[in-house]
Amino acid sequence: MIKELTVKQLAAISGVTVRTLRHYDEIGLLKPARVGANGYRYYGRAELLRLQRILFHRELGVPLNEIGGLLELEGEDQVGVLLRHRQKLEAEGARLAELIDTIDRTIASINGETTMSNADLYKGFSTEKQAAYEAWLIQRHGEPMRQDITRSRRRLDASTAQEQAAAMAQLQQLEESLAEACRRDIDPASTAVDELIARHRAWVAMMWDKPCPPEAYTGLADLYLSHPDFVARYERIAPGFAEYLVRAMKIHAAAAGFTASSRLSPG
Amino acid sequence: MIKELTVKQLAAISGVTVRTLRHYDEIGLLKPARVGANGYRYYGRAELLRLQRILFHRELGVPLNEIGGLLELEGEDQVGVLLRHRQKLEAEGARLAELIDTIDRTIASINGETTMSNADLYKGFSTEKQAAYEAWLIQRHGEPMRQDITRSRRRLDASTAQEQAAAMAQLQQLEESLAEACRRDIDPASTAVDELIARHRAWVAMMWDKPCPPEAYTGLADLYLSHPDFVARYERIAPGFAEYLVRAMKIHAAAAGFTASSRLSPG
DNA sequence: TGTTGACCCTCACGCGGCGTGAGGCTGGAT
DNA sequence: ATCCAGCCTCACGCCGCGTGAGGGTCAACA
Repeated sequence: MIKELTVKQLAAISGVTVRTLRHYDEIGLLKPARVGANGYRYYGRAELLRLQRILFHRELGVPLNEIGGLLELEGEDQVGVLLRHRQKLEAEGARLAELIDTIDRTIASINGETTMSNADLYKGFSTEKQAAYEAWLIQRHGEPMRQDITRSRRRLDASTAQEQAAAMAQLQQLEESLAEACRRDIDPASTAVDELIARHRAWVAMMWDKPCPPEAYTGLADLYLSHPDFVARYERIAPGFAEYLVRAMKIHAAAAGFTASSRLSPG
Repeated sequence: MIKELTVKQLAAISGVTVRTLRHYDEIGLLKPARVGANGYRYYGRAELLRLQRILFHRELGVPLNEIGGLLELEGEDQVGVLLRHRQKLEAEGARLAELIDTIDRTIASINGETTMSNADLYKGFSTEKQAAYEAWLIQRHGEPMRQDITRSRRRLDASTAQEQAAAMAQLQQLEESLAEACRRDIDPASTAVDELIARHRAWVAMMWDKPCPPEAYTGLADLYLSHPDFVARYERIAPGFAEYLVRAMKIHAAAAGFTASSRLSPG
């Protein structure tokens, strides 16, 4: 009924470019109904329909090489594919929401600048509580720790809001990754988790502006466990996450302590 | 304080690959603090901080070549950039939500198959209303239209649920694009709008399984305007969209009629 | 002292989904 | 006969790296 369509015509009514049609021909996704002796491509109704289904899936973000197979599938399978794809889209949506959240917090941090920087860095904990944590750390680790804290503070106030925001975003990402590992019940002694923990330790070291030796890291883990605020914060991210995190931190510290001492005094 | 870092070390604590660091060096986004006589890259604290800010923006989806400039900006500008980026993310999120919606409707359509196909194709209008529209069309266009409708129906029932879903998705996209043009108050006689309308006409032609001559297209526009259901449907998409769409359709039909007749009888 | 083995380097191609020419036919209207 | 629009086939470019190949370097252990 509908006459033959040239590339340009098909492109016009389907909203893609001519190049796209040629590309789809190249990769075998959409072949013309007929190719003239002059090499011209001619498309019919069937091709238009197929193209529309292709564009449907492309819109959903399915890679072209998968679309080919998809179009052959029927009924149940199709639904399965769509459902799986739906999940991907939802995950992507959740990620976007998180990013937007991050931006909002960053902007707030930039606006609040000096007044918020410290409070923000301890992530919503009140200043009195901060003092309490610092007192605890000093009591446990002695006078040198007091100096470290003072130094860290000074550096913190000197750093720009953007640097702080970036650092915080990093921490959050790390925590989220670790929480995911926790939810999936991945062994905290596994290499994957250990790598994340190593990054966490490096983050802490950067905050302190000095290396974070295994003992100090273990101490930090203890701090997390012994203060309900921290526990609550981590439990809010995922149930059981506080214990999981602490366990992973201690496992890592133990391994790091071993390799460090074995390096210093072999045997 | 924190000693120099090799590529691998920086990669480990920042969570990127070594290749990525080299790439950032190549494109001048993150240069090492120092390059040894042996060609080794060494990074310091400043580079770690810069890298974290880079990764922060990368996470947000900012292309690398823009990040370079971004890092130089300060205060207000930064906020502006972040806000603009926030908008992009929100738009992307809205798009994802739409896609998910499309999938849901597609699945519903596949599951409902024969029972839903017809009703679905007229997009939620009841069967009685459909009959009314068809009666209206027949009354206006005479007996041939009845045959067209019957034929169209038969073909419709024969087509697969996926084809129908794809066609519907296409229609929705077109309508959304046109609605956006309406919101932005773009001249319905402009080429951009005309291209969209041309695709709309092609879509209609595909549905009818026969060409849609300008007069028929004008008739369809009249149908849209004279039935409150259509008007309501379009007004729900965007205020003033019903009139806008009809106007664009008639402008297109007039132009198409002219070129068609001028082709048939020149002068 | 030499030998591992883990690291480091520089090319350089590949991917996905086309955009964007260059350079050259073809087809229909004048 | 001439024009121009439309068709064709290469073939390189983009982005953000992954993934080798092929070869130097460094620290630790025998």
